Amino acid sequence: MPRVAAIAPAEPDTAQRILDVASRLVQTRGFNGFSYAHIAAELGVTKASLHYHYPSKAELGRRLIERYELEFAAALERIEADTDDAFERLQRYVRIYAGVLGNEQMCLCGMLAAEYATLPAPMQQGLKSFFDANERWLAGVLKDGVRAGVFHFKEPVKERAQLLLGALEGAMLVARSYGNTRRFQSAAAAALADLDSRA
Amino acid sequence: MPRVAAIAPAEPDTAQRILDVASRLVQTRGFNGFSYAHIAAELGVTKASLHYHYPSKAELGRRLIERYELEFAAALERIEADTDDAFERLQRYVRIYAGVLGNEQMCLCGMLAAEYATLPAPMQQGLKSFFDANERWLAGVLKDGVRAGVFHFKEPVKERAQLLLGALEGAMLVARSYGNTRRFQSAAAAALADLDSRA
DNA sequence: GTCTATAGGTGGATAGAC
DNA sequence: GTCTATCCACCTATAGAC
Repeated sequence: MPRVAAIAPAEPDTAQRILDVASRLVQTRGFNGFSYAHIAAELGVTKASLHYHYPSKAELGRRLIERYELEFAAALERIEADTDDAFERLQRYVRIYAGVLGNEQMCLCGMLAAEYATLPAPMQQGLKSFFDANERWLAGVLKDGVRAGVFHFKEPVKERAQLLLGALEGAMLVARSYGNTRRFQSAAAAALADLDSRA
Repeated sequence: MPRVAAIAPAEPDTAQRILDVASRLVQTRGFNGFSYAHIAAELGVTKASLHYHYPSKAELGRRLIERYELEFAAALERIEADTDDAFERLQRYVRIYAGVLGNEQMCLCGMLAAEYATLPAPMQQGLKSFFDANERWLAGVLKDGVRAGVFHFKEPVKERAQLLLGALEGAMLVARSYGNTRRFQSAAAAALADLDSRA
């Protein structure tokens, strides 16, 4: 018999399900807006059980960021595998954000950025690592687009990448307060249109 | 004798100083990241005393937003009084944000937008009122700029105003995590440059 | 791995003296 | 208006049985 679940993928283990619920709670209520009790109630286990998997809330938070960054990196690799077109890559990138917002959630790291001053140091580091990775990826796509002649802007690629990242995070932040995904969509579309050299 | 402080402006009264400290705490730590105990310690009074002025935290929060929106409106009126130039008005608008960020703070309402799901209804309403007012003001300036021929963009003025508002909030949010005001400045400058019809 | 039980602290909020 | 004293709910975290 195989040592891993054979046919149907097994239920995700407890440690994973804890992260799933915790992530959703952070992305809706913030790190200071949820507790072990919330997670426990939702999973039908006790708080003590959660501490077995994640001894402290700081550790749980660190693991949340870690996983989120890995998932994001995987999504970015899929985009690169799917299309070579720089503009299309950005559209796909925007769609990741739109998907999160569609679930009435905020980007995990955008949310945590608001609470930055209250976070333990490892989480603060993780945040910057996430933003750095996104900025690098965006800068790469922008650079390709400029070389291909589909993008045109004056400032350095790095600065445009920072503007784009911030604009998407901010558009999410505000749009979520209105429960209005289209508000995000139109802002994102306009931000991408600003890159177009045919303007 | 005058009924109000005559020469030197009197110390702001307790109710005001509470709002001052609370505002700074919210803008650094978030609404769920501070407590009456924090304010009390800083002002050298007891928690009970704070409850005399603001019976509940929900009421305190509501008043914070109310005051913030009024202060913002006053600042916008000053801008309009100082210059007729649309581009200069936007630069001044950006400077308001930069000033907040320079104190290592986030826009009060941008911060609260992250915690939106956990806020009492009156605060949620206040948030939208703030964003609406900013969007209207920006839309007005953009419209003037388009008419004067200094701005040029494809999408409706309202959408561009939303993009601009979100981009500034998001740029603040991210830049604060890096403790880097210049990061905000360059993003804001690029966002304004995108409006320039001489591009 | 999950439970019961509990520790030790902090949260927002109130009563009543001064 | 500000204080002391207190309430009770909730928080993170741990010990120890199963």
